[in-house]
Amino acid sequence: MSEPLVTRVAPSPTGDPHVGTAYMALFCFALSRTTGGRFILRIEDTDRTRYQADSESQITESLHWLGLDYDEGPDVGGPNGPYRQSERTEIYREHVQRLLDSEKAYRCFCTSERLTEMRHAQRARKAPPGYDGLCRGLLPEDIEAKVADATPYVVRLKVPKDRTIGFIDELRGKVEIHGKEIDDQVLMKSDGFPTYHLANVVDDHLMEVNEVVRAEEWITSTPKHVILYEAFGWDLPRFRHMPLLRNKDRSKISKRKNPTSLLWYKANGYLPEALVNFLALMGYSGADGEEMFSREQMLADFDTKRMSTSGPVFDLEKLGWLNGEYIRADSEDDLARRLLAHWAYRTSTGHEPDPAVDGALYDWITRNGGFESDSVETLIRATMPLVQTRIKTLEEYAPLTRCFFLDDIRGYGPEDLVPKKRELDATKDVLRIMRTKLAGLEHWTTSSVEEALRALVDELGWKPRELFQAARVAITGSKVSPPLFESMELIGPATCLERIDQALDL
RNA sequence: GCCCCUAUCGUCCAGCCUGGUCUAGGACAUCGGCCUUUCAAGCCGAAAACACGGGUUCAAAUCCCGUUGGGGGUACCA
Repeated sequence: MSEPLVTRVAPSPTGDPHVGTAYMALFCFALSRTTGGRFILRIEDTDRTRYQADSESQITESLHWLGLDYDEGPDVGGPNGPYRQSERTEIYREHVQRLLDSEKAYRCFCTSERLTEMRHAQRARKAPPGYDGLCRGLLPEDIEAKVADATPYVVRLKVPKDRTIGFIDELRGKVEIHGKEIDDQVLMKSDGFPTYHLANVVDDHLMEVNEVVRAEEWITSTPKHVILYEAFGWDLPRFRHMPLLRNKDRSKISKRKNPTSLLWYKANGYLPEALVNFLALMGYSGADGEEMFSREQMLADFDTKRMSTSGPVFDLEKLGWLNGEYIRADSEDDLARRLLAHWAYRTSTGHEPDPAVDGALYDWITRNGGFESDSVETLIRATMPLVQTRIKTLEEYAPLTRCFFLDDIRGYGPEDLVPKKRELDATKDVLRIMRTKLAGLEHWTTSSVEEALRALVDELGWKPRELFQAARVAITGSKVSPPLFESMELIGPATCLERIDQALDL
């Protein structure tokens, strides 16, 4: 086992919490946990223009939801805080000054207009784009003068253009890029905020991060960071660039082509265990080829040798299957409680029930005392055996079980009620006989109902599927439903008979 | 364009480091069958891949080179 690894996940609060953040967090978590190190959450909120106020709490909430608990972070504290970059501006300012003093960086007074113009010109003559270094050679007195009259400026990194800068990527091996390919990166913007490159390096060092885990898209900027570490005289951390999650067309995963918000997965009834498991499967393989494993099982035999480098396509279909597996693996009690908690969460986040989908369920819960009510839990619990193998997400429960919660199931037509090659009148005759028979039942249980209906099959000469279709539609309102006899027991004799009467009125 | 990363079934992973055991294994999805009151679940089965070209070697999915494809980067975004 290696030294204790200190890792960090460093999302920007610029929108919904991203599935890529969870992906990085998972591997940071595994790396630090299995080496006895620490895992840090740092909020990189240096881009004031894209900042969104509620984003940070959504990130922390989502990470906790997934069980990817960090040891240090803005909401849990830690020895090397603050963990929000916007609260560390003074630290960056000092470090920039150090770079300026040691001439590893320089002030650049170029306006954005000039830079745009410069790029146009470069493109026009097919030259590689990049800062042309105009301010790199500014005389000290010129700089002083401009500073004195408050000309806005940025601070740029003085990149050595005469040598190769390299680093060892833990996943990919040696990576080298020549200095002339590297732009004189802006380290501090004219608004006084640092850019990612500066803040990231300074914070990683100050927070004692010794293994930088991040997405592949950062590989080409890593040499800039190497230069910074060298300029400060700091030891290099290890770098591990994870593959990028991809859309179906293999481009970097984006919200236009995939649900990327962790909030979306929660709202749509995915289980955190399933999401984490699925993310782990992206670029990682279990020890024995096992596909279903918990966080704990993953940690138990975690091995960086089984991490791969090529960008996996994010396949919602497979996530759905895994989610179904987890739903089926749950105990019926746990699943019932999960559902209730899910609907309570949905309600608390302003979910508007759809009458055609889940309106009946929410109405019924409200009428019966709400999410906390025992009678609600009891009935939900009673439906578990009927639905557990039939839903892949928590959200699929409501549309599947409308017949239990709806007052009036009418809305189907004869084309549903009447089996192929049978007539409406004949079907009604059958239903009438069925009604009489059911009404005479002494006990109303799954088996007594089944016995009665099966006897009818023999008596009337209808095929089982024909007779059960008519009964199913009459009682549940749909040709597709949970198992008929169990459903009838739950719905109860009074309602069942009433619904048969309604079918007879068709 | 330039730089960097990458390449096994449609998709996710094994196998590659340490060449032979690979007529390439598992999973999702697909298709077929069984079970069956619908739909699922479950069980059984089928189809489906080593990007291409050169080397090295008795032997290459595995090692080397090149090509091609895919991705990323090339901002006072992260």
